Amino acid sequence: MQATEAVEDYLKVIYHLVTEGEAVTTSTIARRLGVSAPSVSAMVKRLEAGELVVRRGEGGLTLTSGGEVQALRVVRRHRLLETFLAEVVGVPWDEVHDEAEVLEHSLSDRLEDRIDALLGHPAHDPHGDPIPPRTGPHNERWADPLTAAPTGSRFQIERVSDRDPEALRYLADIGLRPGVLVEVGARAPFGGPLWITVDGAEHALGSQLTNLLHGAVVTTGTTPIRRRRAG
Amino acid sequence: MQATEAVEDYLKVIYHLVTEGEAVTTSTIARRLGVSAPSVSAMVKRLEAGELVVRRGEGGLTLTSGGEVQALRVVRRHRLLETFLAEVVGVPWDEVHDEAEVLEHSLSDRLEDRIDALLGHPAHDPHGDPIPPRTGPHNERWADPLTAAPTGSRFQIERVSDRDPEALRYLADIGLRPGVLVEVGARAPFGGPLWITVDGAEHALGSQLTNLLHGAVVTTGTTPIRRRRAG
DNA sequence: GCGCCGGATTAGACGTGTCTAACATCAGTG
DNA sequence: CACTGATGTTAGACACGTCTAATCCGGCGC
Repeated sequence: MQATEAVEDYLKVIYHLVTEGEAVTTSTIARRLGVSAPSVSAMVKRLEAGELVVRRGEGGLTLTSGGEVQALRVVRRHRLLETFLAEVVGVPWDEVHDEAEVLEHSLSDRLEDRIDALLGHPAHDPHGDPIPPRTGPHNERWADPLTAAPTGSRFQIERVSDRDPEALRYLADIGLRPGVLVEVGARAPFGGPLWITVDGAEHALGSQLTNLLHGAVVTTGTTPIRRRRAG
Repeated sequence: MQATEAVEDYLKVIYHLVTEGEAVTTSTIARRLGVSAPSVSAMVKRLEAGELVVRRGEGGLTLTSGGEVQALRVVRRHRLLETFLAEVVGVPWDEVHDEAEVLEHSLSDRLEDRIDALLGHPAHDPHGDPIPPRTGPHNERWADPLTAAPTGSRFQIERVSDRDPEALRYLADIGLRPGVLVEVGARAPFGGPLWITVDGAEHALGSQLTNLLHGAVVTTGTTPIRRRRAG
């Protein structure tokens, strides 16, 4: 099956839904891609014919191994481009996602490899998302959300979801980036904000923001671990 | 009119044909783009409806001012990308054209400006082709072909056509790049090769190669002028 | 049980961009 | 003058990707 831009976009969205544990249905795909439900129906039929996805009762769709390979290729190009744009071109944190979104479809294998080498084969993009290897297994693990951290604990941020540029700008402003350590304070009741301390400053984060932050509770005394590049 | 990739490609080819002094006809466009003549007929009809080209008896088509603006935007992105890929990413001379060819359609204005600034607003791409400004007038002057230089003269190369990667590799190997000075030797008769001396070494160039080289005869005694960036 | 509601699909249409086959036109040449 | 060859157009088809409108279906409230 021909890997057009649309096909790549669908596979990528399906991959993300799967790894985020969301239902992979016509409506969730349509919502993510901003297209109508019938468009998704039609495309899914094509993807099934091309043996890139299969129906798996209830939960909805799954990628075949062939489909996953293609999805990972797109995810890899996207995250490599984000890293490249941020580190080499100096594109701000909150802009790299949108730029990579369009460039990812036009990146040749040759240029992909060159950028990968230039960056020293990075393992994570600027938001902390792992960059799949060109071939071989990939572990797309989502760390725990900040909301799961108990009051009084220390929490190290690993990933910051990259979808909302405005939120990203705010988070960057107050110093919330991958690798940063925060102290988890009180949680206001009835869906109220979560108080955290970062860099000695206190902030109240609404659920719209806390949902974007993933990481792990740090057992006391450990020095913050800075993320490093892969070998 | 919607500036799709296809539309951008057609406008770019028409622009190049015009500036190279070639006829802008259905068949020349078809040949350049590698599509059939009826495809060109159909697209030209759409471009006319969108007021991007007009028919101008005999010579064929011309770009309207609106069409030229769009064409120059594509040419600018292409040449900026070539420069960026060569200087920043380290892509070899003969590969930048093909890579830029696909990326040029996905480069946002924002990223274009950022790359332009990062490069210091370059005036020429690695092949010596002038980079159009984002707005305002642009002079796409083609210097004289090497074939026009008289035997015994010294010729400074300004532009090397970028279309043939194999030829580019060979030319780079023997040191023929923009800015380089060559001595024009004897011309073998009946379409035979042209002898030139560059870096003290003599080479016989067939017409396939001499057609790619453009520049100017240098009046004696002048030191070679290195191309520099614009202000 | 009936009706409603949300999700999914089918039906039908459209725009884009391409193709091949057939036809038209025009220049030159025997 | 009629044939040939190049060039260009029209006609008709197809693939892709999208849309809206209509239908279908399964669960739930009354």
